Amino acid sequence: MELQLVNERRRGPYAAKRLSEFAERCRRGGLAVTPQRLAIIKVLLDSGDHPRADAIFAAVRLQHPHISLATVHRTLETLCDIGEARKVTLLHDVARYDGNVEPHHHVLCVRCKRVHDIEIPEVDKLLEGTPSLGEFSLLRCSLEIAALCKRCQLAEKRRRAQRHTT
Amino acid sequence: MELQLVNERRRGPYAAKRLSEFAERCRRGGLAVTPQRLAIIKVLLDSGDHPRADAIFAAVRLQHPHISLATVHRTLETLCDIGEARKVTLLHDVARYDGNVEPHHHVLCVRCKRVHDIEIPEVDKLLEGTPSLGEFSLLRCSLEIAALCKRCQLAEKRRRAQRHTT
DNA sequence: TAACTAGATGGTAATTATTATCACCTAGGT
DNA sequence: ACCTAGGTGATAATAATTACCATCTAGTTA
Repeated sequence: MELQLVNERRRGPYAAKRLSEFAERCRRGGLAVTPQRLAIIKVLLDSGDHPRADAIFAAVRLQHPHISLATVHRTLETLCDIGEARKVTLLHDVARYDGNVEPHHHVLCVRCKRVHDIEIPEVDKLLEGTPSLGEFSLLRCSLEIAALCKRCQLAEKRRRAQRHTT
Repeated sequence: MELQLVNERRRGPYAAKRLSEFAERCRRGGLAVTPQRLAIIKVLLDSGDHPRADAIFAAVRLQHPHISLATVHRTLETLCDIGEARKVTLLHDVARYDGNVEPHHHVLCVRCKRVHDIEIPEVDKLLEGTPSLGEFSLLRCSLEIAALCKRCQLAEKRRRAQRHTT
């Protein structure tokens, strides 16, 4: 089992490549390429620390003193929609609790956010023999599986059909 | 690779067992066994839906009309501290973004919440050949490894030493 | 069993992240 | 050089969580 921290040095070239393709990808996604969006993706690609919206806002402000915090929130959301960014967790909006304290994992519907427990014994064994990694002492782990539940799949289908008739 | 949803029927006996040990465990953790705490753990153990604090509040209110929402929040936090409950994700408090859209995973310090990317090729392969599970169509997955970073370990040690001298 | 006290609770105010709204602006097509 | 769908800025509104503090009580001690 190989666990290894992602090498920081690799980010430079990766960011450069992503940035060079960004305009093209925006257009493909039907999005305008605005200076604000460019500034935001640039800051995000340069960050290795999984920043929050307010940190990105602060960094972008240095170059674009007039940018609004709302724009930063909206843009980050948009970037996730077109696959140019991701959230560290999809369940960031409210605390959700689980009475089951046995090792287990979660499937969650990306739309309605329903969560279901799931067992994956292999993953539970993942940390065995790896007490630490770099500066981190590992404690436990939990896999978050993004999914679409049947109900939301149907709702989406219906919505799409609707759009075609009108 | 076995993936399987946790069977709902198993919850009954599990909840009963946990509840019967609850008072004992509270005392071991130095906590008073209050009617509010009992009511909250009971609701949580009976829930299969990973409830939010407000849902637990609503359910508990049916039996304890005077309980406060603040108590529910505090108690859930406390239950997590003594290991009687867990959060579905430790990163629920703010949205955190990641410019790296390649499949990868995250180690995070449970105290300072710093996050670092990590690669685990085995986990990336986990969903291959399992397009769906029960009512969920699986999309992607991400492992969250809870850890303690060196800085926070030291801070904790210092704090403990402090406590012994005073 | 009665009295004591550290810790728990209820009620509410404060804080903080995020979303909604809307008038104005601009990217990208014509 | 226009036109317009969509983007932005400013600010208000919403919602989750935490802070605060007076009051209460679980669990210990006499």
